[in-house]
Amino acid sequence: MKLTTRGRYAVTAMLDLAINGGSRPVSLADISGRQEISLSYLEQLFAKLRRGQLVTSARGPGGGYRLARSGAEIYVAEIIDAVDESVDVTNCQGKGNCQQGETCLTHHLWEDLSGQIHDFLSHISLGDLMDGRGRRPSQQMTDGAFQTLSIR
Amino acid sequence: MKLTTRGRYAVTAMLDLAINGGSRPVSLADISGRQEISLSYLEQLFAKLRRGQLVTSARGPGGGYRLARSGAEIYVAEIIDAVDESVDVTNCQGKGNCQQGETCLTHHLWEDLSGQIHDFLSHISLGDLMDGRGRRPSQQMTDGAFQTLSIR
DNA sequence: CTTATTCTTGACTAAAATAGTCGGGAATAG
DNA sequence: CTATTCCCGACTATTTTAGTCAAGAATAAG
Repeated sequence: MKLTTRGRYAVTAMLDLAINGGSRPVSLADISGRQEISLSYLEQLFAKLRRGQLVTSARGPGGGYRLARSGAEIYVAEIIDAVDESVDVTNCQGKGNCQQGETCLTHHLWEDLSGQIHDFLSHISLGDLMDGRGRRPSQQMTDGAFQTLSIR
Repeated sequence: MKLTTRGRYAVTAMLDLAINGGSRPVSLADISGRQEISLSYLEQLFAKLRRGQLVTSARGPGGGYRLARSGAEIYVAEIIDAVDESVDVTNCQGKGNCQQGETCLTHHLWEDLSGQIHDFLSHISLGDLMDGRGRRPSQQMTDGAFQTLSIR
């Protein structure tokens, strides 16, 4: 998982959609105007969001995008995953050159770490953000979640 | 806060230092060999880590770098901050064009969100990683930490 | 003192990712 | 029909990341 400005753009746009989208779809031109993101760039992002089943689209006048589910059921992690896709798994894959198992060691470590952050963001929904809380109390990060975060 | 491969490089290198550095300093050439990171690139990273007071250096034969503190007192967030520095605060700063307070709204939202992740990584030390646990049980993320995560 | 080692610094380059542009389409409401 | 809006691919510019290179300063060891 990466945390970059693109993910921020996507979360921003989706939140705009959650706030401004009632029964009617919201056009990208509207989001572009409100959030000051280039229209063409939004088109690229929403192509990915649609592929990721996070939004549905309607063409023609009065058309635009809607959330595919309620905001309470769309999590920040999903949005970021949809637009940031591939976490590159650079080093020491097929190559057997991991001396003392160390190159792979730190690689796994980092994967676990980013997995924890992913879990964390998986508990924050658009609805939570609109309601003014980061996360539902019922979905709490437990110490158990950290068992896997270790050197292998 | 950004989470990129550069941060991963830095955490990897620091963990290598924590593991392989006893009483003697560890040379960048050694880390470069073990972790397969270009020496010159490591030099750039360690210049930042040194400015960030995370390592100390010793020149000459037998020289190298040491952790500035014990691994138990160096946190992942510090390492990433030291090498990834500036979080760009792009939109709607001095410009008063935040319609309905919304552009700033999502901006703050994202800042808060990355703040939470920062806090999270502030509780994981190199020592914790070496011991095979992500975080000390005593330093637990509480629900209270999420009070600030809201739309403003 | 000399030498090899290692950090220190700055400028430069290459490659990749990010952000944005452009032009042509296809669907559809009015 | 026509204007609106999504859709799609190719293209470009900018920034970031990763890596290179060269010169220099400190210092341990012979």
